[in-house]
Amino acid sequence: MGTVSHVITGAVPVTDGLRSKVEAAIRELNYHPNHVARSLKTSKTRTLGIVVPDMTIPFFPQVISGAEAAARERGYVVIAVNSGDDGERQKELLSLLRSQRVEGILLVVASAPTPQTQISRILEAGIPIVCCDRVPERLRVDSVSVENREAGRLGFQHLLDAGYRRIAVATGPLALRNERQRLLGCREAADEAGIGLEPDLIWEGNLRVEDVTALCRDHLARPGRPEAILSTNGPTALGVLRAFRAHGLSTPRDMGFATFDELTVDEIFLPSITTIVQPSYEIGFRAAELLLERIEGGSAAAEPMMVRLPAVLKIRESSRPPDVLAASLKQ
Amino acid sequence: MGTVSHVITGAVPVTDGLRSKVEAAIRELNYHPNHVARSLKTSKTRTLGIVVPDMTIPFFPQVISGAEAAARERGYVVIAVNSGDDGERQKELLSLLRSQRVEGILLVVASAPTPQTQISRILEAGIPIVCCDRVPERLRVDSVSVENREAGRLGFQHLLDAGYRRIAVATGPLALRNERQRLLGCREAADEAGIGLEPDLIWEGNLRVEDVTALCRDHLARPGRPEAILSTNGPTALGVLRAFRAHGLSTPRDMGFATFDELTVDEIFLPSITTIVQPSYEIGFRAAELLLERIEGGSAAAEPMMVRLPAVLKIRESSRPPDVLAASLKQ
DNA sequence: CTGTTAGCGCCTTCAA
DNA sequence: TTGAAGGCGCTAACAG
Repeated sequence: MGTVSHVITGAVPVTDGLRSKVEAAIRELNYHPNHVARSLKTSKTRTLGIVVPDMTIPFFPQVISGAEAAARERGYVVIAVNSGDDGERQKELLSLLRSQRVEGILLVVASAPTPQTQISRILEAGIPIVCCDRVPERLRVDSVSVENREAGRLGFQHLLDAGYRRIAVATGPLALRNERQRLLGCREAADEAGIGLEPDLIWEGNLRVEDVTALCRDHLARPGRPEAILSTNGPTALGVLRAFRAHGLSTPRDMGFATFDELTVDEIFLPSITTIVQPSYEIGFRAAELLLERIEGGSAAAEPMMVRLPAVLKIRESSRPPDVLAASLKQ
Repeated sequence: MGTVSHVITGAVPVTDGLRSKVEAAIRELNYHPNHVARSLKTSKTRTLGIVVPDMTIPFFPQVISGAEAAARERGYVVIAVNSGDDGERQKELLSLLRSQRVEGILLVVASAPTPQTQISRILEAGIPIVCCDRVPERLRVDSVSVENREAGRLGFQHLLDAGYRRIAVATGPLALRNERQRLLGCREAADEAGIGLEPDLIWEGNLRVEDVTALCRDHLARPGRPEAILSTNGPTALGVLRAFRAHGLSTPRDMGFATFDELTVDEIFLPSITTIVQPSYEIGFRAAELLLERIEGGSAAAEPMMVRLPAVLKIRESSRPPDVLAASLKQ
């Protein structure tokens, strides 16, 4: 009966009497409209896909939550999947999402370089993509991320201002543009301060806490320890802190420290940790909004939007100026 | 052409020549089979839904990851959604998932009591549900969770063994059976030790870190501070630790401490925190396996399965025996 | 082994 | 304002 459809979609007026009769029947029969059939007919699934490398890294659930909120406002659902930061798996998932007929995709690319065609083919098929957080190189695609270079500079400058001079940067894989940009910001700040950034103060790791721990233990065992360390992401921060622990070092007593990304416990950590906070929720929110605009506005055209949000520096104890520290120790 | 279908599904044999021709065409046209149409025809979506209260609580992404892994092994996808721990929203989401024709649902119920009918109606409609982590009362439904009472007892007993006597339990909302069970375990251990668990040592909070912080600050400001605190979940632990900080207390120097759930930083936290670790990934994995069994085995019948996994105690510094501590201070 | 065909449940004309 | 009918893309059953 077409009338039922009219009642449900509300697109065509129906008499009150009939409507309430239909509604009663719906409750009675415990009826749930079949979105599958509807989608087949309308070719609208009102579903967005989001692919993230690893949902157990706290940054990503926040992005997802933001995207979910924006999607919900417009009646869309988000389906979240993990690529495990693996290029092959990512390819499968994108294909899967296409098959599921999601109307748009939020993508945090895997660390392994994503072939351009993988993304551009989807775009050509008319499915909009917005890249979040990690923006692939040399590809005209909408993106939302933090202002990475500025954020790197902000963090490094803060350590400089606190009085540290020999500052190491513990970074994630430099295959990621994000990480390179952050490092670039650090370098700029270092150059401006006239101290430069020596190669042996750039500690490049991956995103596995264990590996980073080992890496930093090595570095810390060598002569010429830095006075402070800036970590450019959350997992790396955990690695650095574990390495501190392994060496019996504590921050800021023995070494200054600051990091990108909240560790969920920064405030209670003793001493609390200075953090460059990315607006993760908002990245997801804005990205989904942009995606929905592309979907509903049908504006696949135009220039790609490149939204860049500022990071915020939360100064806590781990970056306390070393001289202040020394003074307070003397007391 | 039906033959294309044969090639894709592999259900009907096709000559090699034809097959490769079809495959070539698929690549050529950048063709992606429409799962929506397939689902409509077969009434199989190969999709599971999972509803969690809040994906930004680290416990849940781990459960989701486990479920995803199990699902993937059998060619299913998981779509994850947040209820915000809100009963109304949960109802909407369940309805949504039904409309999406997921083949089964993993559910972590919201704190507000979930009406039995909400769940039983779905079951009656032939859509299996497995409850994870939080098991609703008085409802015959499959469930996978940790052995809560045992885990509570384990933690409390550990603090007793360490030599603490006056031990407070900081719990989540006792409306959750989980929390009651954990508390019950604590009480049993306390009773066996002949000290009982006084009402003023039961600090019932909610799952919002800020609120718990305030609650614990209050309690800690009163006379008769406990010698140790056991927290029964992750967010609560953060609240307790913040309250410690607010009072300038440190653990275990001033007070012993142990908690359910890893805080992602337990090992690096100084001092490191004794934790009752739930097998979160495995909870998700086992739950999805069970769900898939129900789906594929069609065994909606039979008794509900109640899988209970053991928690593991990771003893770290925050629960160091007070006398050992005192001794080491004297040195 | 291959090609044809009839729906899956819904929404959208279109005619009544 | 209401009801009837066609077809979305696919698969399963069947005929060739």
